[in-house]
Amino acid sequence: MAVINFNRSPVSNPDPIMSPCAACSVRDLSICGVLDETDLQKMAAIAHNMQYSPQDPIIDEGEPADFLFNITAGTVRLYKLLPDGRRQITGFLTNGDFLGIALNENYAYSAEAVDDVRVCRFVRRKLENLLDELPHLEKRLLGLASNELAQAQDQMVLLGRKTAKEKLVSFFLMLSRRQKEIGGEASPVMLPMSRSDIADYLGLTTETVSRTFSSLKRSQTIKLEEGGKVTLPNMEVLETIAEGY
Amino acid sequence: MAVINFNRSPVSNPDPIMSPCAACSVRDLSICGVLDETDLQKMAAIAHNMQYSPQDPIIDEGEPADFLFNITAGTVRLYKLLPDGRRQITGFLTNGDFLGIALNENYAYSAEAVDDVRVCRFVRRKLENLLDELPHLEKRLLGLASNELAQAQDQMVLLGRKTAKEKLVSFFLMLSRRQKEIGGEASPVMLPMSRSDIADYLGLTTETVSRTFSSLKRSQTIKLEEGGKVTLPNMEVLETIAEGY
DNA sequence: CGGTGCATTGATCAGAATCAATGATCGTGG
DNA sequence: CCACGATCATTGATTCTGATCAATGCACCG
Repeated sequence: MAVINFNRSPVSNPDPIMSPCAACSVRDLSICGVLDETDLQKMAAIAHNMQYSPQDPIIDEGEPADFLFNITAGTVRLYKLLPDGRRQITGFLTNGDFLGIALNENYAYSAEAVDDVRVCRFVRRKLENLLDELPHLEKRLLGLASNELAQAQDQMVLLGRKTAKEKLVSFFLMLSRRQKEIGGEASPVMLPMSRSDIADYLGLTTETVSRTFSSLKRSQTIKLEEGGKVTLPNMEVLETIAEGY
Repeated sequence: MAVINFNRSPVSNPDPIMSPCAACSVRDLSICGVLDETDLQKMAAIAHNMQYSPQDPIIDEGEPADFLFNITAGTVRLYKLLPDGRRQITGFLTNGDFLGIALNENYAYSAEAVDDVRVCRFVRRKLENLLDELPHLEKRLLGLASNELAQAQDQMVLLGRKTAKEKLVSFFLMLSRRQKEIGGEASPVMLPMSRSDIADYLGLTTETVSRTFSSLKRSQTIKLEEGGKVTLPNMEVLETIAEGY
């Protein structure tokens, strides 16, 4: 990476030469995984690296959807607000995730950095043009959208039909799976987001999240480590709880 | 891209079973709307018309995803079950809707006919082959997936953060919008599905749905007509309620 | 240190679930 | 054609999970 300023943000890197996609650490995780060297060049040509500090807005619901993003580091929360301030977090994105599949004229949701975030930003119009050239890429996007839809349905089951305990355990398992996918361990699980983020993701309040947390600790179902990490001692038990048996 | 234009078109077709795609009443609503005569032929070659009676299963979660469907008449419910029988309905599909965008090896959810349903069924493998030939079609699918994702996010807000009253009013508005899209009136809204279906879609119980229904009737917010139709006398008021102002 | 923001814990409340009964609708067969 | 049973919808009484209101604890930071 080129010189990076960690204090001021967002910071744009207008020079893609300095961050060649070929060496990108999340390339295989991301939509770029299907591209060969030539196509990568084309992607690189329309990409900008950017950074965000915790709580920085990345996109705003309702604004023209001019940019799309590949998350290369950190965690992003997607959310929608009701007029009175009630918030629903619809997902957390991490390494390799693509932000902006729902390509309408305007963004359908907002996104903020949870911790220090790096992204690869594309001008939407340019990426769309590239799609016509690279059918692989379009197929990949369709695959991603398909996965996201499946996830969204699981989340609907969680929100509509699971208890607080089931919700929280499902959440840990989701994080654990995701962590494995990006090449980490299944446990312990990192929790970069606040209790209030977790609550708004699970359709609960912070108090209920906190209480359920404590109750799971008491019953040894989970273990809270230094730095807010959570150890999952027995995946089978957790799976059973999450599915509500 | 991808703001899908649902053209108005008549929805009654005397005999879809015998009809070639060219005369298909939901063609413009469906993925087939982007195809010219030649391409339609190719679609027709891999399509089968089928019908289902109320409560008939159409696909089963976990089964190999061998078929994809275009709904040409009637209403379909998509749902997922927890092991103890709790059910979450993740969506209702009607004329022109495409069933099976989430293209994994196995179906991620089940689908049943709510009323009398007709579909155009495709062998998945064949449709996938056709996709490589018809880039228009692939784009259209991506657009559909994009729309579905946006809808799914709205549904998460509903399930996670709205009250029973807000949920029910949002549901009526969704049906009303959908009815307009397929060429009908905004009101009255048809309710082919049972209270229990509505409950499982909104993350409520039948009793709560019924009570909320009654309360909305009492306050003149809605009016219940013959045949279970619901008249929406004032859209602005309903929108306000649905968004929780 | 003291302040600020986040997390935890406690007490109470409320909205929706559950348990239970009654009412309406519809299809079937006598 | 009506009576019966079955299914679904409505309404009522009560319970309970999670929300709300409130206080305290804890960690980080100037």
